[in-house]
Amino acid sequence: MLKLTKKADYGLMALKYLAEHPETPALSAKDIADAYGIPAQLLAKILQQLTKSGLLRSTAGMNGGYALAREAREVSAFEVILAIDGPFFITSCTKGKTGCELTPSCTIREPLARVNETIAGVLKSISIQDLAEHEQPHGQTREASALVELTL
Amino acid sequence: MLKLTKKADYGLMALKYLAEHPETPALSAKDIADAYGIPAQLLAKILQQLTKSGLLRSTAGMNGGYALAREAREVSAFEVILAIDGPFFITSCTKGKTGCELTPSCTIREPLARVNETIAGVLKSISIQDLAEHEQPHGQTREASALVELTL
DNA sequence: TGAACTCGGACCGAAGAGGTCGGGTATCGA
DNA sequence: TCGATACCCGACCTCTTCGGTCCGAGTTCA
Repeated sequence: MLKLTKKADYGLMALKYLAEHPETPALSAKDIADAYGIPAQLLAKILQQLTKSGLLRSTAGMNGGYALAREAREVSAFEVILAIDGPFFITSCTKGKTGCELTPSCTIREPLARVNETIAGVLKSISIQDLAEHEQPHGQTREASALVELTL
Repeated sequence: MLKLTKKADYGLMALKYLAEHPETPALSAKDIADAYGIPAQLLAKILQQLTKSGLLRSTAGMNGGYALAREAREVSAFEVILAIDGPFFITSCTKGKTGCELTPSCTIREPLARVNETIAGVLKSISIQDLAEHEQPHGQTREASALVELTL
C-alpha cells in the first residue's frame, strides 16, 4: 500500500539519469532503458508522458532523444509522479464536488487530507538533482533537510 | 496512486466509531457497517484482521462484538493501516535482502526511503482519538500539530 | 436448545498495473 | 533520395490485487 507505481519509479530513474548526464544533448529511451535494465517500450511511453507534461524535450531523428526541459534543480519529484500517475489522494473518496459517496460520515477524510498535503509537500521539496546527487558511492552525501509541518 | 485502500479507510472509520462510543461494551460489525453504509461482511473481515493484530478485542455470541483493545489515544493510524494492508513502502523495490532486482542502479530508492519514513512518522503521530475528535460539527477543532523532519 | 453473533476460508468479478505489438511520423546522414 | 534511427500513439494482453460475497463452523447467552 501507499506504493509508487513502477512507472513512476522508472520515470524518476530516467530523469535522474538525464540529470547525471547534462553534457549529452539527448539520450534515447533505449539508452536509458538499457542502463537500468527496464523494458524499453514501456519507458518510451513514460517518457512521452513526461514530454507532454513539459518536463522533457524530445527530438526525433538520428541522434535524437530526450533531454530535461528545465534545470534538474527546478523539477520536483512531485511533478514527475503527478505527470505519470495523475493526481493522487490518500483518501479513497476523492472529495470531488460530490464529496464522499458514503453516508455523510466519511469523517476520516479530513484529517487524512492533511496527511496528504504533508506528503505532497515532502515530495515537492525533493528535486531531481537531489536524487542525482545521492549517486555518490557511499561518500559523505550532502545533507539537505526540510521541515514539514502537519496540522491536525 | 499513493492511495489508501478502501479497507484501510473502513478500518479507520470503524475504529473511529468505536472511539466515539466508549460507553458500549461491544459493537457488532453490522452496527458499524450500518452506521457508515459499508458492506457488513467486508467490514467484518477487516475487523477480524484488526483483532488478530491486537488492536481490537472481540467477543462472540449474543451481544458480542468488537471493542478497542487499547485506549483510542494509544492507537495510531499507522498501526491500523499496517494491520490491514501490511507493511508499506513507497518504493516498488522493497529493499529486502536481495536489494533491488534491477541492475545495481535503482538508486532512486534510498532518497525515497526517507520519504517513506517521513510518511510513516506522520501517520504514527495521528491517533484514533485525533480522528474521533475531529467529529465536532464544524466547531473550533482542537489544533494538534507535529513537526516532521525530512533529511535527504 | 436455539438465536445471535463472531470466525475464517473459498470464491468471484472488475479494475488497474506492467508490458508487448505494430503502424505512423519526423529527422538526419550518406 | 533513401534508409536508419528515433519519437509518437493506440490497441491489446496477462496477471495481480482490490472490493465484495457466500457459506459453514464455532461461541455465547437467554
